[in-house]
Amino acid sequence: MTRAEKPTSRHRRTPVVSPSAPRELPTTPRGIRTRAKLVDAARTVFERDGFLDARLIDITNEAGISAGSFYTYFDSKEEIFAAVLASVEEEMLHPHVRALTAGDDPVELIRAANRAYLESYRRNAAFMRLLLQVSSIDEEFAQLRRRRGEAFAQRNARSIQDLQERGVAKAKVDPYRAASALSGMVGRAAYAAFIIGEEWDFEELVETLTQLWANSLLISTDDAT
Amino acid sequence: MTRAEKPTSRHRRTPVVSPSAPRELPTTPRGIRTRAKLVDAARTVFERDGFLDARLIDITNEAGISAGSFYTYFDSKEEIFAAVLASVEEEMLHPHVRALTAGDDPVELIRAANRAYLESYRRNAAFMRLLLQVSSIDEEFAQLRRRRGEAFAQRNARSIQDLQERGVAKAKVDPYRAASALSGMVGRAAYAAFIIGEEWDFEELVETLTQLWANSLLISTDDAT
Amino acid sequence: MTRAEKPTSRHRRTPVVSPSAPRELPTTPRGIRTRAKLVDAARTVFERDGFLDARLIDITNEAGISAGSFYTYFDSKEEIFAAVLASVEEEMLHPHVRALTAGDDPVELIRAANRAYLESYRRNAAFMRLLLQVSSIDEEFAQLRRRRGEAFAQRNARSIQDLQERGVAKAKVDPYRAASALSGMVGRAAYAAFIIGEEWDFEELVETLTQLWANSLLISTDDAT
Amino acid sequence: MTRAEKPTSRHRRTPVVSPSAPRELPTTPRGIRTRAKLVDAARTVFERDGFLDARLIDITNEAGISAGSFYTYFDSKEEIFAAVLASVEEEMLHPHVRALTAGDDPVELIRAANRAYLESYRRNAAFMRLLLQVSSIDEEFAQLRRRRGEAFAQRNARSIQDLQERGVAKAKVDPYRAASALSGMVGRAAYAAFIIGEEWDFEELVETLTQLWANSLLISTDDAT
DNA sequence: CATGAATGAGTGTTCATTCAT
DNA sequence: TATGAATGAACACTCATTCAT
Repeated sequence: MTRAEKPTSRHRRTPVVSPSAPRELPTTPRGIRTRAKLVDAARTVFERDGFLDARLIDITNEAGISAGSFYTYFDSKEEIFAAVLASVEEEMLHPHVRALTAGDDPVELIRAANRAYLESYRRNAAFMRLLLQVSSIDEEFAQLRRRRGEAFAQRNARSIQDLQERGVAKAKVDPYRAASALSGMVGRAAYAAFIIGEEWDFEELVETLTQLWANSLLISTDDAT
Repeated sequence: MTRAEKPTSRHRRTPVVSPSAPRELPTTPRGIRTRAKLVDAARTVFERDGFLDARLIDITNEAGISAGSFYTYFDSKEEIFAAVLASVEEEMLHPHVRALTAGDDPVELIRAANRAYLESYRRNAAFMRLLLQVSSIDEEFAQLRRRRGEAFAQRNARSIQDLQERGVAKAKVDPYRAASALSGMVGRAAYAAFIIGEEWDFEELVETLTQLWANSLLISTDDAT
Repeated sequence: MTRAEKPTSRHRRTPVVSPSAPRELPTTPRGIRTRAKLVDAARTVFERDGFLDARLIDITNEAGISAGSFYTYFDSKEEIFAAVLASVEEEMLHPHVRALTAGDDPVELIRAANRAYLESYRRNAAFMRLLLQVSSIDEEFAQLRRRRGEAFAQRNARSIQDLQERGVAKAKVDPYRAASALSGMVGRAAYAAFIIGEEWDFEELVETLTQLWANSLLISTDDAT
Repeated sequence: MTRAEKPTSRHRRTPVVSPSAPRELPTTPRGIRTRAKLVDAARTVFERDGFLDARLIDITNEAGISAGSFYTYFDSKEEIFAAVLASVEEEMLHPHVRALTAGDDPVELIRAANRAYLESYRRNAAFMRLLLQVSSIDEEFAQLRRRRGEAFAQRNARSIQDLQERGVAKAKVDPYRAASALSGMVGRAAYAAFIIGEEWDFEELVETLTQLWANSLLISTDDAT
């Protein structure tokens, strides 16, 4: 069911930043089912209307349950958004961590990582836009995003350090700093391509980012120029 | 003179993505003064409270005028935000376009550009955070941001193409694509450093980005590694 | 950036029923001119937008004068409406009181009176609608309308009485009561035809009303059936 | 319950001339009860204060419910007025269509019809004044009124035609036109007597209108003069 | 007399949240 | 657990009216 008119004014109540005590999950099968319906509905509505324009009643309608029942499972819009976030993360991580086929070719490794990231971003573009919006609105989620970005950069930093130590990457940059900047480059490019709508051919996007990434670390390969 | 529009329907309306016909500026000295007070106050309040939490009455209080007077100059929060944006742009562009002192050294040019960008971002971090928030909320401002980003990338693209043609940059990347990605890298890094609060030493930030940028284009310099 | 149309709401002030002390007219030529411009503009705007939707600023804009100047001449919307009413009455009465050409034929007299009334109504339909609206809103004008109707009925009553005394009208009705009812019939028919938009051929309207009027008084004429 | 203070100004929203899709009625007993309370309260307040001066909060106070609950049942003042109108119509039509006792006497039939109409009007004078006001303000209700008037005239037209065909009414007028005009006469007289406050004895009103009506159709009766 | 910026009282409307059933 | 009617705080917005220039 689509809403007839979107409200224009975005009033927002500063969330009473409770230290997010995650509420215990329901135990009865019926309760589990209802909660799941709510989370699914919330994702649908959030992605369609944005966090601000989504009303709780839209979510309960979409879920096919009554308005009051919402509070049996969640205390606020923020809380159900966190639940959506958790469920999306499972989905984003689980099935697509296919073994990167590359052997030892470092550029191929970078390419595979970039492609995996970009594919995942593209697949979940609606949610990524939403996450961005919520992060710009809610400090709690912004911090979450920051921590996640740091963890990601940490992983990439190890990879870069490894290439440097093996003499494959000759650039004398701090591996953590470089990882942070390059990861940001890829993230921003994904944002530009899949959310802002800049025109990019997907393969060209992968190649450009991979080449810039490899070059910036001065990885010597015959074909990398 | 006929009344412009006959209201035909009620309820709140989705904001029109109209060709934003900016309302004519006031002509009398008093009007000019009041409008300026409003724009200043709006920037203060927006930066302090965020776009969403800012109430018009906060703005008019800050400006020291009555609530109703707001509508003499603006029709909505979005409209006064646009005015703030315009005034910030003047401020951001005008006084800081210092002649880049670098001579011919391409790396030095890149460094100077990055430094100028980052300094401006840091100086206006509160506003940049605000702009980001508004862009994630209001499609119109998102488009504005996109167009601006493209213009910026366009400029950088010409610079890259020049370096490629002169044989200074050896990377065989599409100059527009590379410019877009690298500009995004710098922008995202600024966001991480000045808004998200990632810990960066300013000079290290400039150096890291400059080096990655130069390397990625395979600009040969003795010290660029 | 501009919001779509806002619902227009109007204020209506319960008129502080001052016994309409008519303010003295301006004396300077300039003042006389300005006042006249205002009255003209008010009629235009009132007829176009209705009394309620007409804003004082619409009237002053239409007149090409500033908002504040309104109060040099009038104290309220009601007061300027009264001025419009007065000016319309002059116009309605003056030029069209053509000598009724009929000789002694009573039916012809009735027909001429009805035709004159209906023509005047048709010519001023927009204003009549307005007057009706204002009467339904403002008790003071409703009373005005009542008094005027009674005066009109009084005149017709004398005419009916005359016909009865001369034996031309045989109906034994109270002349004042009959005049009131029959005048009402003509007024209501004019309303239906020229305001509500019932389809009537003008001549047929005149004839129908005249015949019903004459018959109802049992005026014997050869052709009146 | 009386309002403590007369507000000085009110808001009015230009109504949507929409195909008035009536919102579905509540299903639960509680909902039905609350809606009925609102409609009753609205009638009370509208008749007391007029449509324009009635504030939604006056209605909800009168109904003894909270301001927000209004919107569970209606979207606007116009919409609840339509509901009041519907409920009044039921009341006006249902219980008072007493079998007209007259036998064959055509004048007696006309008298009975007029009396029924006038009694109903007098009984609901407050509401009729209100309906008139709303019609002069809201085009949608004006159209409604027009359609209703035409239906009424249609019925009377058949009656007149019947009298003409039977040779009882000798006037050679178009039955529909005559019905329209004569119905208007009665309606206007009711307005004058019960709303404007013209002094009429009720029986005299019935008799005058009946006699004029009968005469105008040239219905021959011994006592009709 | 004219100007037009400034004022501020006043109400409709939304929607998260509660609670009786 | 589920329901959905009821609540009420909160804010934007209008425009008649004033008044300093």
